[in-house]
Amino acid sequence: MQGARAKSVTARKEPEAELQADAENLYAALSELVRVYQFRDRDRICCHDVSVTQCYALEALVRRGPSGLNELAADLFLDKSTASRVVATLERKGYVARVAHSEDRRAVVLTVTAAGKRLHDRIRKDLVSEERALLADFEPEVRKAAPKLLLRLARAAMSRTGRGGAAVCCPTKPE
Amino acid sequence: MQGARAKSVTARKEPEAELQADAENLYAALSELVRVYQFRDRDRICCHDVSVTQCYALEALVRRGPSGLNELAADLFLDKSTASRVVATLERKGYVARVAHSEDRRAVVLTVTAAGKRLHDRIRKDLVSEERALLADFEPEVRKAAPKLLLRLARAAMSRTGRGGAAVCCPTKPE
DNA sequence: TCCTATAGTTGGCACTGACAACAATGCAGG
DNA sequence: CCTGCATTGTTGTCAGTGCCAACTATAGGA
Repeated sequence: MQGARAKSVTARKEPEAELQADAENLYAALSELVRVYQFRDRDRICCHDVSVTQCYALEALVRRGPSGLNELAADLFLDKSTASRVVATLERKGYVARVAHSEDRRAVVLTVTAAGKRLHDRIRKDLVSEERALLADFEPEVRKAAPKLLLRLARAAMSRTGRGGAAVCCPTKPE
Repeated sequence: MQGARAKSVTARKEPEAELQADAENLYAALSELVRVYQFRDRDRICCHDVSVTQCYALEALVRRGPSGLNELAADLFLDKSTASRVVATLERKGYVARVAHSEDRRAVVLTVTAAGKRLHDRIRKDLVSEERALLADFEPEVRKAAPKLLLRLARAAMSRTGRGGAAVCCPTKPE
């Protein structure tokens, strides 16, 4: 599966080298994309009274429905303390409500308020229309295929890095 | 461009509605992908002694060669003050050098040190091998096509949101 | 020379994100 | 019942991000 490098056959394209080249291209493209979108998000979300992280949290709560803090933190790949503070800010701004859990008195139940839902919808509409304008230049087949591919990449990455692999850090020794 | 919703013809698929659906799918997929990759980056870069932003800056300097601070800031879509501080940290850690510009005494020239280059290569190798493992499950055509598509999306987004469009904020009124 | 533009730095603020310590419960076992 | 351990969230602390605004120093033109 992973041997055969070194001398190499050189004549025909070796699948190994091909895969490596593809991986490098993918790396470059993904870096670019993520960086551009991070910026775009900062830019387009901030002016709606919430930060990017806050918006992610809001989106997650809308998507998930009422949730506990730990669930939310896991969904966002954040430490629970960070999640707690993000929620605190959203609560202060009136977009999320924290109510005590009826059975487990340790737990809280996070819900999106009406204002929160409105904000979420507004931001979503905004970003979707952005994509829409962008897609207008794309061929219909590509427009259809793009989301599938992106999701597949995201899923693959998630199952490797995310909860799946577990052991996360330092495949290469740090200095 | 944006009318015709409500009653709609229903019979044949209208291109407008199709485009809208595609845009929504793309939005969802991109959100997911960006979120997962942000997390993965936090996770895989942090253990190399630099933060994600610092790593982006290092990568940009390697890519660009010696640059001024404003150039770097623009490349990273950051305010120059932020860039200045990021560079300060990288300098403290010994990965970047700030030297005075020979002709313009206001300017600095940022260069990557040998240690910085080594760190960059190590991180890059790490992330590329991550992509590689991930790509192993993909069909060869998809592996080839993915980077092209991602880059195209990134470019499109950049030219709209980025320097191109300029006017950035609030297409929808804030609350 | 004086005025304006440009390159960077610094102060200040709010927020992010991680880790550690902690309070308040829940949930057994004895 | 009571003790010990696990779990849910919150808070303290620290480093870093990111923006705006103010500032210094220099460049460059009128």
